[in-house]
Amino acid sequence: MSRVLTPRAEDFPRWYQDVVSKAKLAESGPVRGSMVIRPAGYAIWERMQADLDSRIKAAGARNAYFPLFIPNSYLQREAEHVQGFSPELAVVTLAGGKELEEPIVIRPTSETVIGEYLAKWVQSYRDLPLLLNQWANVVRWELRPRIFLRTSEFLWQEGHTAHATNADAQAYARRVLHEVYQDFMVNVLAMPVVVGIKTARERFAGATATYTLEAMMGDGKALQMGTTHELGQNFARAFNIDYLSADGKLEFAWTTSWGTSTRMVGGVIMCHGDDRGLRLPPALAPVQATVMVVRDENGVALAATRLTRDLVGAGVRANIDDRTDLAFGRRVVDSELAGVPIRLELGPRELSKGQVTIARRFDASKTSASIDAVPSLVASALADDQQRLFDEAANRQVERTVDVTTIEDAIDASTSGWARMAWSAIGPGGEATLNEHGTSVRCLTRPDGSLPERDDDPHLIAHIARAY
RNA sequence: CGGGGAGUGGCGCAGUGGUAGCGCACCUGCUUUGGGAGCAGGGGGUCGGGAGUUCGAGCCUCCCCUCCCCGACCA
Repeated sequence: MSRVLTPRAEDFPRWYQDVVSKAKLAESGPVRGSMVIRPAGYAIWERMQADLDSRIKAAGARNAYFPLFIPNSYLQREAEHVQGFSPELAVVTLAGGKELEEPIVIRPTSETVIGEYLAKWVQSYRDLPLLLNQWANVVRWELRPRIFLRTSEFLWQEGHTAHATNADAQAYARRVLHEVYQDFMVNVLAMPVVVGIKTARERFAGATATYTLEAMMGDGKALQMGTTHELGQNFARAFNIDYLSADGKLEFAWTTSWGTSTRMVGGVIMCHGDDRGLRLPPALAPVQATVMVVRDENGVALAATRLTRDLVGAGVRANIDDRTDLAFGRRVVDSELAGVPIRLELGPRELSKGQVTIARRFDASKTSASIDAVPSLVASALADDQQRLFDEAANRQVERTVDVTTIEDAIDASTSGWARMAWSAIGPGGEATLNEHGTSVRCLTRPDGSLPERDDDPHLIAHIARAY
């Protein structure tokens, strides 16, 4: 048997590439940094979209769509914003066979266009809060692309809201952070995240505060899974998003923005994958259980079809693999690569005893069960493995995080995991030193792990790691 | 942009001047089918591009292009 994947311990980035390729999730596009998402990968993204979308709507935001093309002048209006994004902009200067009078920027994010329209739509305090979200593609020219993690074009959701007060805006940015993002990552992706505030250096260009959710990958590096921003009145002033308050005064609104992207697909792979391939958390998996016809003899295929129907009836996302012209081992390996949580093997051997073999992707365990009991057993196994994936990731994060007191120790620790250190002992100077050594302050939290109000609160803990 | 590599079937690679090959993948047939099946047959390549040296260039020389890896930005 030839080797399917490069083992993680041998070369983690290579393993990641192998999984993406062998599981047919995606491949690179013709233009450097671009990505073709294949059906298996897109199905995962669609599941993410569906779950997040309902959470976003539950938080009161409504979907809309704004243009891909942004007038260059819009970008220029917010000084920090344009400075932060200009190195990675793609700009259209030629269209319709003519040189354009004003270049058009391909959106790297939509604060500016949306700001322009928020200004039109917000007149009165009665119009606030105005809560919008859009599902879109954005372009940020990347020097070092990595499939799903950093591509020049990626898919995401970006929320944009306007509020009457700073307190309301801050509360909303934090609400999305916890109720939408953290809840989704923990309960659907089975990924523990450190939720904190970014340092000034890492803050979004144009924001007054940036919050982040950081997850540890299988190699101990960190991945930013999502962010929310308080934009203060920066964009409101730049785009004239103002309104008449209840007492008749003209006030600038307070805005927020927040996003998660196809990067999360890469995060799931690198968080949960093992040397056999992907391990999808059941709550996310497009296919939760595959009924595998081992050999079609004595009515096995018919029994498998019935079982699949029963599973679907029991609310399990199940399908059947009756490709008996392919070797058994081939099909097993494919299913494992794809990360299907449960494989139900049904062949003449099982059928004669009225049984099914339940194989779990989580730990490769196999058990037998009677066919009638399978739907309920599968339901509980899925819930069980969802929890076990989370626990495994959480344990890794705890085991590979160390408390340190010097910059040197932090740099050392971040070669294999994360470090925690008093922010007051690092400061902007120490942060620069960390960056010079390929590592960074991912975020700041309170000592008990809770989210601080501001990045200059006293006694903050810095979470230090190498990042993707 | 600085440093280091590589361009040869779909993918991964070998090929030091003399008829372009190997593994995987693909197609056909037969035999198989409980952890990437076996045998037989078969299709597919302007060897990154251009110029040069030579009787003869995948290989040598020059120019150009592209890609990958390591550093400075980022969801």
